[in-house]
Amino acid sequence: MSEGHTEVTTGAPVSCAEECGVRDVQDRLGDKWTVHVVVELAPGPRRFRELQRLVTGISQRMLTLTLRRLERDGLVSRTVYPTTPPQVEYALTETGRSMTHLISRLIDWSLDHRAVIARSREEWDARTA
Amino acid sequence: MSEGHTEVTTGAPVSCAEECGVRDVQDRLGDKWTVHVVVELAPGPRRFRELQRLVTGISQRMLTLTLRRLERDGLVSRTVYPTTPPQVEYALTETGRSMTHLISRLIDWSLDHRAVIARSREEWDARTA
DNA sequence: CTGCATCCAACACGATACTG
DNA sequence: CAGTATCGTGTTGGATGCAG
Repeated sequence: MSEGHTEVTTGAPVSCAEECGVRDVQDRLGDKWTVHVVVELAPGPRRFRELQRLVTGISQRMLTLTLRRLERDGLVSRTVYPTTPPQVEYALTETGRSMTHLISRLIDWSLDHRAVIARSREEWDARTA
Repeated sequence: MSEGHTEVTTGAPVSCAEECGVRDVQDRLGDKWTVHVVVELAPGPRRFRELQRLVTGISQRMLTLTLRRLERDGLVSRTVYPTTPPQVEYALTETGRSMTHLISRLIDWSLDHRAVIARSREEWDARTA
């Protein structure tokens, strides 16, 4: 926790970004599937197979890994019902639900700027081609 | 835009997350340095060397790559002053500044939950060790 | 000072096969 | 159904050297 700066002059208050734990969140939000899984868990608890069907394209392996990481971070709870065949239910925890708000912002910003960004990329690519 | 769901019941409105462009933002926010660079650019324009000093640990290569990507997306502008030695100034564009708000949310959430998450990880690691 | 090119290690992810 | 184990691959990022 180096002292450094604590705010910026752009209207958006930004605290220390060096090693204050932002990386932790980035590691979750940055990977390929976490956001999608959380979105599918937002409406309510889901079973493993259910999730795999909802999150298009995810492999069994990656679904397992993603859920384990979320579980480890306390964002998702895992409940096993000792039936036959086994049945496991995943649900967002309190902390996990608070993340859906963040993800909403993320998606909103995406939607708001995707056109401008796409256009900028095209122009840049044309200019440098 | 597959039909699917359009909102969740958790209070946080989440639109389609499958392939509606969230990935684009994730690709920016997910990498190792973008967030840090944007934070350092938030207070005002910076030169290349300046940025490299401010963003602790970044290599010359990654700073260049990060800035190029941001430039391509129209989030950062690059101004060359034909002096000797050359001098290049980077600054956030309008769109880029709008992203600082998003990043603020990110950092806020990180700070708010880093303790709980860290604790959860320790417990999980101890439980599974 | 600014920036590109190259080599190289680490890791994320996908495909597949196998278990309780 | 709900996982685990293994292998192969692409990408990311760090180190280094060179150039305008």
